[in-house]
Amino acid sequence: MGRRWVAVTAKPGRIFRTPAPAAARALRGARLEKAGRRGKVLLLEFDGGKVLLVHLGMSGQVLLVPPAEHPEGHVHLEAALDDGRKLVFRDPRKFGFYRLAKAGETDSLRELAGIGTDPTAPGFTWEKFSADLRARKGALKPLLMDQSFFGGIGNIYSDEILFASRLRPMRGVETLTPVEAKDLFHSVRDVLASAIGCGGTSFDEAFTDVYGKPGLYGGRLAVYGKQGEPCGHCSTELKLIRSGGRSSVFCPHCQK
DNA sequence: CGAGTACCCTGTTGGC
DNA sequence: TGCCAACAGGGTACTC
Repeated sequence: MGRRWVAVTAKPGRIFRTPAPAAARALRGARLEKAGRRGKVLLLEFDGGKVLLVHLGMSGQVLLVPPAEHPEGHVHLEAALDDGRKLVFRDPRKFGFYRLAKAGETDSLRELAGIGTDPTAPGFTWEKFSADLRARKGALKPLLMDQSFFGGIGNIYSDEILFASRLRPMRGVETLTPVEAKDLFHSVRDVLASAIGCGGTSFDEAFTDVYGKPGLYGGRLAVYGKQGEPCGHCSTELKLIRSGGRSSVFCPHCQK
């Protein structure tokens, strides 16, 4: 934070939603003043009213490394900092994106339009959650992953949240009792807080913080990726279902 | 309009 | 052992 980007290179490609060369030119000499987030989108705010939007997709990574280090493969953006270090943005599968915007226009960008309440922010209250729930219908799983419902939850944590609240992925929102709804609310907060506290979930060396350190939540996953294994609570075999091209794992005994 | 599906992309994994 | 198909994932665009 507060570092100036003294040299910037951006590799043109589909992943850049604004022309890469222009973005690199605009960011050269800019000072990073604030790093924020809206849902899964990172917002890097620079002096001069420039904002860089970064979505890491599923394989995106940002690394802070010494200048002599050259992380391998699929580097899309690289910035030399005025303290001698280097920021490297990678994304092998290119499901993410980069966009350079002006500070004033971020609210009108389609990348940020309709991203719901952040479930880790103070604005995420029981009152808000229960009101939002009542306005929806359909299965819980796609709802949790719907970025307009709340921003930032993907496949891993939606499965874990549903297990923690003992609700099945395909359970209809409109069938929840008040007690179940409240359970769900607390599970959203608890699961996310504990996952963030662990530094997230790392499947391999690509899921790390900027220093290359992996997250430790993987060891605490209850259901995600564990189809066929016994449930940690009741030993029933965990089942996998597929819906809308996305997989969900749940315990047929614990989750109703 | 809602639900379902194909596509984008590439590294990893499982089956033959 | 080696090759190739299948799969994973978020978001969008499309069809039924």
